[in-house]
Amino acid sequence: MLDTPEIPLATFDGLVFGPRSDMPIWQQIRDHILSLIEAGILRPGSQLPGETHLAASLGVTRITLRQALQQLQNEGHLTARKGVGIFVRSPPAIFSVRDGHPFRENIETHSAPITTDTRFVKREAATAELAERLRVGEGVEIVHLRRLRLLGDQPVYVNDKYFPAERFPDFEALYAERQSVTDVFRAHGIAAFRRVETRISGGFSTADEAENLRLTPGTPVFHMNARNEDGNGRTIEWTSGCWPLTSVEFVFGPGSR
Amino acid sequence: MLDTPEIPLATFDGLVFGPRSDMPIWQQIRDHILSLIEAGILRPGSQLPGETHLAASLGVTRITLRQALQQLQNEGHLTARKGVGIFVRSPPAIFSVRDGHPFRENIETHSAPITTDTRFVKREAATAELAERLRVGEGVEIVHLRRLRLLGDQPVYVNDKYFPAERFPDFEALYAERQSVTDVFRAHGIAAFRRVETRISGGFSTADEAENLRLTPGTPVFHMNARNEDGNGRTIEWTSGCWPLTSVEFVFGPGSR
DNA sequence: CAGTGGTCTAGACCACATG
DNA sequence: ATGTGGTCTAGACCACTGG
Repeated sequence: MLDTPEIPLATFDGLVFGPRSDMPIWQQIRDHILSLIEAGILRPGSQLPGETHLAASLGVTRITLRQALQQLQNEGHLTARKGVGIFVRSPPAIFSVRDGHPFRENIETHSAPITTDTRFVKREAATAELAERLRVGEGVEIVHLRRLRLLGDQPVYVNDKYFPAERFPDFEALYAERQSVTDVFRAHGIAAFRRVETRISGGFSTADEAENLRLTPGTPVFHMNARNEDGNGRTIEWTSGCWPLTSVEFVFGPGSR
Repeated sequence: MLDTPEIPLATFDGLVFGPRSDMPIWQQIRDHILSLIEAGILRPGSQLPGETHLAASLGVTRITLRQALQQLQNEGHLTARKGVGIFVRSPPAIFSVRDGHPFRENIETHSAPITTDTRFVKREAATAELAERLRVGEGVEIVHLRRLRLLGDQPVYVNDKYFPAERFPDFEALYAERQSVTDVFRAHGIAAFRRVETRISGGFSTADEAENLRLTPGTPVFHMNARNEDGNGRTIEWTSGCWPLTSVEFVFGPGSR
């Protein structure tokens, strides 16, 4: 962790948990912590006090506190890392992803810059499922690219792209140069291509996805995948991505195509 | 509840929870219950034994059991009703909702018939937000229609539609006759219309949504909304719907429009 | 090694829905 | 009045991470 200021316990004082103020205690705690995040007192990346200390300070059991923390993790505001601590995540804005638009045009409101982190480019043999997606034979060589999109230093989108290696012999070198898939297409003689089908579904983050997005495993997420064809109707890309449920809104429509 | 056979405790026997068989006990319990659901032993609509009995039968604490039940509720397999019991929900199939297609064509796989339940049609004054959605003045009269889609007897989609009342003076009578919004449009001289923009986002179910969909409040859900225009570019409908996260997949693309 | 979050126990009281 | 799920307590041990 590069920047993990620990937040003093006193930050959480000033709460009166009337045992029956008509709302469960854990929910009052959730609301209080959330308000601290939204007020900017708990900044993204900072570390909360340990659960034991925090529970004692709030005058509740650890289990009660954990119920509040759990919900905040599901909502994408906190991330727990075993053996390390609990950190504020809180992407402060909501993405609007418009289908058919470049990623950079998709951010409607944001308070931090968007950056891209290329995790790896490698070659693999196509699994049965992937072979079907790309319309190639099983075991055929494919290029596998993984990228991460960050809002400030908070990852909000992890994306795996697959390409038939045969079509893109120079993928690595070209991508390294410009960091742009569109440019790699162009350099290989593909001027026009289109997104054929986009599927959006919901699920719960795997350990892998959670690690990439810095979420607690099991947090609800969006899954999106799509296929791109060249001008001749041949599949040149299969893409598959994952967002925290509360960080994105998808927009489709005639105006966006 | 019309049909809530209680499931005998013995159904849940046959488990050996080695305290350290490398997976948390609550997760083993979750997997076991899920497998009973998927095997058809726990049928949709049936009621589980009380938490106290079930916990004792499984040889764990109620809290441990509840952790398993909670996850199954988030996943949409179970519904808890306070003071009543826990019921199997489990829509056995996943919807594919293709934008621009009638709802009935959207079901790819299903083991039960799709039905529609019209909850109400009423007239209201437009709130500020709704007025903006429908491009009318605040306080203008609108028609509000709520429908529920069921797979078998399991609700999988709740949908609120709003129409400018001025355009549809005979809405109630016409809708009562055919139960079709398209027919109401047609009867009012609107032959062609189109969906202008579709937005999909994620969230956690409110008490209202949870009641309609028979979910536990707080369960993650999809929210979808869209606007329909007539041939002259005037807004004739604003629609807003809610699905359990795990019961639907959205499909967009040139082929579906 | 010390500190963290993850898991689990054995109780208890409450609000709620139903008969 | 009974049984349900919802909440909460006061402990405990574990696996993991990092210095």
